[in-house]
Formats: sequence, structure tokens, C-alpha cells
Amino acid sequence: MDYRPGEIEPKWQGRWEADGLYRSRVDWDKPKHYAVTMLPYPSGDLHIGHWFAMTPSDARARYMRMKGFNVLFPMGFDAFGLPAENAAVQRNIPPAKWTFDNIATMKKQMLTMGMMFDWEREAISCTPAYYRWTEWFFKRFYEAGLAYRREAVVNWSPSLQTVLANEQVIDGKDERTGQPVVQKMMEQWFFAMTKYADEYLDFSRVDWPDPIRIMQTNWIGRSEGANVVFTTDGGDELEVFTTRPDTLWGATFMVLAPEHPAVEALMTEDQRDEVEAYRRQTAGRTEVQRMEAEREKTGVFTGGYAINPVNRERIPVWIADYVLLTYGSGAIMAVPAHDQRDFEFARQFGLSIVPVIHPEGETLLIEPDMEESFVGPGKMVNSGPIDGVPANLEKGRKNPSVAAAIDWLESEGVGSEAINYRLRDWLISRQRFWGAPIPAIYVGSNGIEMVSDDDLPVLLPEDVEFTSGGGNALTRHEAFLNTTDSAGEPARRETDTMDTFMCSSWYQYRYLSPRYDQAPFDPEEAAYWLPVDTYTGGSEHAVLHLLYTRFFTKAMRDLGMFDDTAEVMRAHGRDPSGLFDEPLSLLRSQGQILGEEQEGDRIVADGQLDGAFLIASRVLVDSDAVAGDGSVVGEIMRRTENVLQVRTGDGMVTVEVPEGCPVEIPTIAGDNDVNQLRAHLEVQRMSKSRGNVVEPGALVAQYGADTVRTYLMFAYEWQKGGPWDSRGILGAQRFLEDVWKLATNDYTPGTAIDEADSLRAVHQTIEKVGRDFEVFKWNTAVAALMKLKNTLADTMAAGTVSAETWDASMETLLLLLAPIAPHITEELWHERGHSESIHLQSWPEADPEMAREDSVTMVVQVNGKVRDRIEVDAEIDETDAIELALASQRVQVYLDGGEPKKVIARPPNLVNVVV
RNA sequence: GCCGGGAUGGCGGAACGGUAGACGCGACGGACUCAAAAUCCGUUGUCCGAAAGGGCGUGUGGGUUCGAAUCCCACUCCCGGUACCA
Repeated sequence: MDYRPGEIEPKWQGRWEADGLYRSRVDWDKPKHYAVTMLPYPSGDLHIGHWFAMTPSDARARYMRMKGFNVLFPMGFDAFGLPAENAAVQRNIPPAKWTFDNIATMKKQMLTMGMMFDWEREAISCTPAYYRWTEWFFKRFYEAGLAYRREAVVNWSPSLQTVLANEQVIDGKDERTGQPVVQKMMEQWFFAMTKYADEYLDFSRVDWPDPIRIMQTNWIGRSEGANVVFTTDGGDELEVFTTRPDTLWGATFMVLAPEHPAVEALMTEDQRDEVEAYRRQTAGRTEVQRMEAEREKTGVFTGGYAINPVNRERIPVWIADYVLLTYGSGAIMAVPAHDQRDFEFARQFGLSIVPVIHPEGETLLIEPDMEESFVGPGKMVNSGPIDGVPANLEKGRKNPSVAAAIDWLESEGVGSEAINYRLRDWLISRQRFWGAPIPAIYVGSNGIEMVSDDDLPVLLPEDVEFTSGGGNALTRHEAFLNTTDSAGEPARRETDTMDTFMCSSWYQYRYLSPRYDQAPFDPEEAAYWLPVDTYTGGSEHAVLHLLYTRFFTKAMRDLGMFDDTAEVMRAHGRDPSGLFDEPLSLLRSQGQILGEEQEGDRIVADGQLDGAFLIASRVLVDSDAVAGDGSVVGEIMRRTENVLQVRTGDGMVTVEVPEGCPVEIPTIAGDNDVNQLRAHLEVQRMSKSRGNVVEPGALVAQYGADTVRTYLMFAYEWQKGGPWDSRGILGAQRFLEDVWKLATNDYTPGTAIDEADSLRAVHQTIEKVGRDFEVFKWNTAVAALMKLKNTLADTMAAGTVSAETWDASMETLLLLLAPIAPHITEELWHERGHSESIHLQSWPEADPEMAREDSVTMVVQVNGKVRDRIEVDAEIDETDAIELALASQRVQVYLDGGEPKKVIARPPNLVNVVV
């Protein structure tokens, strides 16, 4: 009988579903394990990256189940977001239809993976049953003062009259049309994320990877210092935050963010043109571009002055784009003598530099001899009341000079100790249609009301027209816009929708009871399953998503949303204390599968060329095309939906391929379309818009899901990922074929029975695979199983074990492989006469006695270089090991009759002789 | 720029500070076959050598150590994030 995955996989998937093998039910008599893998965005098709993320998570969930846990492993879709809206604009498909079609496709594809998802718990964030509660959370947060409105910067396209996502902006221009984009202030909704800033820094209740904890810690960016108030000539107060208030006496100028509201009053008439030109220039830059310190310092003098409150010095006020409005107060005091960035700025513009820290035991350099700012320890000078106080490198009050400065500022009433965070409040407003509506209405000229709970959810209208460049379609939908307030007066609905990160911040709670309509989740379920025990997902979510969901849980806790759950826990004798502080107890993240490198198609495009923009009337792929063959000739460097970036002989041209435009690809027969055009790819992230997606459907058809699963778990270091390689999968296929043959061929014991080696391999493998599953090292677990397979193949050929031992060994291999390749192991398990599912069996136990090695190869080094290898007893002691090593012929040669200088022994593995 | 991660044979990757290259892919040689595929057996870091054996080798340059892919310092390049992609 041959191994036919195409037959056995659908068969078992059907049986498991019919038997409800993966339904998870609350059972207080069993220990629980709640495993979650990050839910996908329904982009269209499942790609290999989804398999890479989900398969090991599934294998781990299955392993935990075999270890005796009652496991919940649900799945859902994070279904609101920009791509659905792009599809609506570009192809005139309603976002809901596009999204639900994609979900149907992807779910069908997921069913072929052999996952133990409990589909009864499926949650889809764009369904009213789900976003009703997303809106409900918004209301609760608003009522608790955690949601508020204020102005913030957006990417505004003046030509399209719409807000663009950062991703849609390339080099300060709209990526589709090449139209300029400016930074503009707009009223927006925020969540008070920063309220919990200090709590996010505490990771004592979670087991998360160090890099993620470090990234979050740096993102939060807590710094200790002081707020100091400067006063402008006009009498306005300008507050700055500084971590070095001790250097205030060396502040020789101030720098404001160009958008700072005080600039208007500060600038003098003769500086107006220059200031306004600089502000316009800044408006065209993103934050990332602004912070690139490599750039030459730029800035403009406002013409205005402010008084330094510590010494009454009148100092000039500048604007520069390296100061960001979103950090601190958007204004800094500049101390060029002791801050390198300020130093460079002062040098660039000829501003004065006054040192206030005298370096320990060195001469105080003053202008013009300073070559760089001085950031070391020393003694305060030129600093009035704090002269002579030592300054060290400690932060905050631990630094005596900082402490002295803060005390002085507070006693004089010109400043106060302060803690500043880099972390900003969470901007949740999106000026888009396809998101959960914000359940607010505007009453009269500036009143705000929340929609009553009984009227939730505020539903997204279905009869919506999408036009390119029309902004948020909700703003044009009269029936949606017009409503009445609680008093029955006409009112206008909020048209902003919520950031999709809102939806994904609480889905682990919705999974527990996706149809529950009394609350976001059923306390009876939550009391048993919470918190999430294992969370896996991409490392790209290390900061944003993972901080947002922590904020959500902490806010929910403080608003009493877990109170009912805690009560049920107590009724069952479970102590709820501390269980709602963090949503995700253990986190592990995988890397990404990147695309295989490929050249972009070289195309000839005809049409009306307008500058660097072309609306194509015909596109032809022709690798030999030369300039002059058409309007645009070159390699496709990037493709986003139907917009191509083409590199021609003299630059980049944007080519839009409209619906109905003929596309000819000679190597692909039949009618071609824009989606078949290949963009140039170096090894990089796979995504639909880049066109380098590996479709697992074809792999499943060719090799079977078990092979794809095994290969993905074997071929990469999971935490790292790597470029896709389509050849290696044959190794996984051969491995499963071999297992199939070993399990189905008849075993005949030989005459010479010697079981020790074979049993040792079995028990060492049990140890190794279990250890690797605990630490998420799938590739070495599969390697160990391959090795065991090889050993058992030798055993079968030699017939060195009894029939009983053979059967037990074979079944152990199947059990260890079951979480990785669930179908083939289930088939073989039943083939061997079992009637119960292999997935309900217990994980095998290793016998340390059988796993132990009797002898090992001891390495003998001379000066750290391997010179000999000696087979020794595993229990050898140090004296015997050294004696054996020194007796070695090879070592004798190096000793040359003399005595060794030193001998290091690490029995039984190594002896190093130093001569 | 800033934060985090990474770099090991032709490729993916193994390796408590202690035998570098487990396990695979690929390649090469052989068996089977009319032939090919599949399968099976063998070889495979590199250089010198008939062999025994030896030299060199974990991105680059230094350092610590009896001993460094692993720890430290300085760099280069690549990947992820950088707050409206999800």
C-alpha cells in the first residue's frame, strides 16, 4: 500500500470534524491550556507565511494536549482595514464582499492544513456581533476618561482631499498618483495609553522574549528630568522638558518644532518669509526623514527671544525639524557645550557655546577650541547656585548636579521635577470607511454624545459608493451622517472609524464566546480559560499590537470588566489575583518567510506620458525591448495592485494599468492581467502587493499537507525565518514516505537480538523532541525524528530487536511525529490496529536508563587543537581521563619527552594538554 | 537616524565557552532500467599529500581565555519596527 496523502488527509479531516475531535469544552477537572496564534488579515489567499506561523503553533497545541492539558486553540480574522477599501476603489467591489469572499477562500484553504482549530469559536472582527463590542469598549473608555479628542498630524493629500496612510506615502508623495502630500493638523480620537506607561515597563508577570521586552521598554522611553518654563519677549510661556536641568546655565538658544503653536507669535516680520518657507518644507517630510541625523542640520531663526529663567539671559529661539512636536512639549533648550546635536547646530549657525561642566582633572575647553560637546562627568561651573556640584553619568536624581538643579528650580518656582515618556497616546481615529464606527454623535456646535448601548452597534451602511480620491465614503452618506441626539434633536454622526489594532486588541477574549450577546465575553468561559497561556506570532508586532493589547487588558481590569470572571473563578477555587494584569502569559515570535529573489519583468508600455506618469493603453512584456519601442520601457521595480513603478534608462516612471488595458505576457498563454506582472524582488517580505507570494495550495496538491507542515517546521530556524526555497521540500516528502514504509512493512526479528542501541535511540529521541517542543525549536525536533527513522530503518534491516520492541519503537515514532504530521500518523496508528485517535494519546515518557550512553568519544587537545580521539567509558573520572590522554601517541609527539605545562580535563568529553 | 535581530559549506540549517558543519537539499560517482523518473549504495568545507597526516576555515578588524561560531570592543552588510499596512 502506497502513501497517498491526497486520499488520507481529506478523509481524516472529515472524521475529526464529524467526531468533534477539536471541540474544546470547559472542564474544571483538567488543567487548561489556552493557545493563540495571531489571527490573519483576510488578504485573499493563505500564503506560505501563514503556514509558517500557524503550523508550529498547532503542533505545540497538539503536544500540550498529549501532555494532558485541555487545550483551546481558536482561529479568526482581523477583517477591517485598508486593502479592502483599496479593492473597493480600484475594482468597485464593496469592502464587505471582498472581505467575506477572502475569508471564505482562506478558511477553505485552512481546512486543508490539518489544524486543531475549534471553529465553533471563530471570531471575525468586521461582523456586527463583533464590532458591537469594539464600539462598546470605546464607549466605556470614553466614559472613564480614557478616550479623548485633540488635534494631531495626518498625511493630507491636497489634490485628493483625503488622508493617506504612512504606507501610501513614498518620498512625500502619494504612491499612486505622485501628488504631493503634506502634514496637516486634524481633530482626532485618542486613547490614554500613557496612563499605564510605568506598568508596561513591568514584565514580571509574563514570559516574553528579551528583545521584545527591550523594544517595548525603549519604545516607552521613560526619562527623568525637569520641566522648565522660559518666557518669550512677548510674555508667552514656553515649557521645555530636559533630562539635564543641571546644564540650564549653558543653554544658549532654544529650538522649537516648526509646527509649534508659539512660532506664530515669536517670529519677527523680517524672518517671516524664511520661517514660513521652512515650515512648508517640513510639512513635506515624515518623522523618519526628519530624524535622520546624518543630514546636515537645518533650521531657521524666528527672530524672537526668550528669557532663560535661571540666569535671565536673553537667548534666540530657532525652529528646526529635528525637534518633534509629538515628543515632550515640542520645544527644547539647547546646550551646545554638552549635547552633540545642539553642538553641531550651534556650529552650523554660529550660535554661542558656554560650557558648564568642568571635566575631571582636565582643562576646560572654551570656544573656539572645542571640537565636540563634552558629555562626561565633572564639576558644575558658570552655574550660579549649583557651582561646584559634581556631575556624573547617572540619570535623574541619582546625578547630584541634576538633583541640585531640580531642588533649586522648584524652590525658585521656575521648574519642577518631571518624568517624560517617548510613548504617545494611541491615535485610534481613521478617516476611512472600512473600520468599526466610533459610536459618537455631534450635537449642536460642539457637544459630543455617545450612542446609547441599546443602539449599538452603529452599523456600517452597505449602499456606499467608492470613488478614487474621495476620502472617507461615510462623510458623503447622508443616511449615515444624519441622526438625532438623546433629546431627539438633529445631530451628526462621527465619521471616523477605529484603528484595526482596536479589533485585534481584545480578540483573545471574543474567542471564548463569539456568539455571546450579554458582554464581550462569557465569564463562565473566561474564568476557566484566561489568561492566554501561549501566544505566537510575527516579530513585526513586537511593539504596536503587543502594547495595544496590554493597554486594553489593563483598562478592562480597571473598569471592572473581569469582576464577574473573577467571581466564577473563586467559585471554582481558582485564585484570580494577578490574572488580569497581562493578556498573554507566554509569548514567542517567529520570523518571516521571505520571497525568492527574482528579476522584474521588462516591459514596453504605451500611452500618454505626462512627466513621470503614464496611464497605459497597452503593456507588453519583452526582455529585449529598447528605449524607443514604446512610451515607457524598463524593468518593473514595484507593483501595488495595478500601479507599476518602472525603472527606465533615465529614472522611475509610474505606470497605471487601468481596467481593460491589454497586458501581453508572451510566456503565459491566454489572456493576461496586471496581477501576473512580476516586480523586481530581492529577498524580501512576501506580500500580495509585491507579487512574490508562494501559494501553499499547489504544494498541498503535490505533496500533501503533512509534508508541507513537516518541511516548514524543519527547514528554518523558526524565530528567524528566511527566504523561501522550493527544492528542499523533497526531503520532508522522502522522510514521510520512509516512515510510511517502515510502519507498513512486516518486521522479522533476526537471530542476534541486541536491543540496547535501538532503544537508546528511541528514548534519546523522546527526550530531545520534548525538550525542543518546550523551547519552540522545531527544526531540531524534526531532525531528531529523521535520525530516529534512519536508526529504525537500520534496525529493521538488521532485525536486532524483538517484535514487541519493534512495535513499541515504531509507535513511539508515530506518537512523537503526530503533532507535526497529524494525518499520516493517524492513518498509520489505525492501520496498526488502534481504534482511538492518535491525537488523544499521551506523550511518550523517556526512560533515562535506556537513554544513557555507555561510552563516549573523548577529545584530546594540545594547546586547544584536537589531536586525538579516544573512546572512553561515560563514567570515566578525571585522573583516568588525563592518564589516557597523556598516554596517547599523538600527544607524546607534541610533549617531546617533556612535561605538560598544564592539563585541563572535562571528563568524559575533553582533555586539553598545554605544552 | 533611532530601537531590535541576523551573518556558519553550493543552499536551509546543527553545535551547555570544549570534536564546527547534526539533520536535510543540491551536486558528483555507482547499482537497478532499453532509457528516464523513482529507489538504493557511496562521496561531498577548503588547500597540500599516494596515504598516514597536516594547514586554513563560522561577515571584517582587534581583545579576553588552556580553549571562541559562542563572551567583550570597533566596524560592514542584510532583515523587522519606527506610532494611519496588518
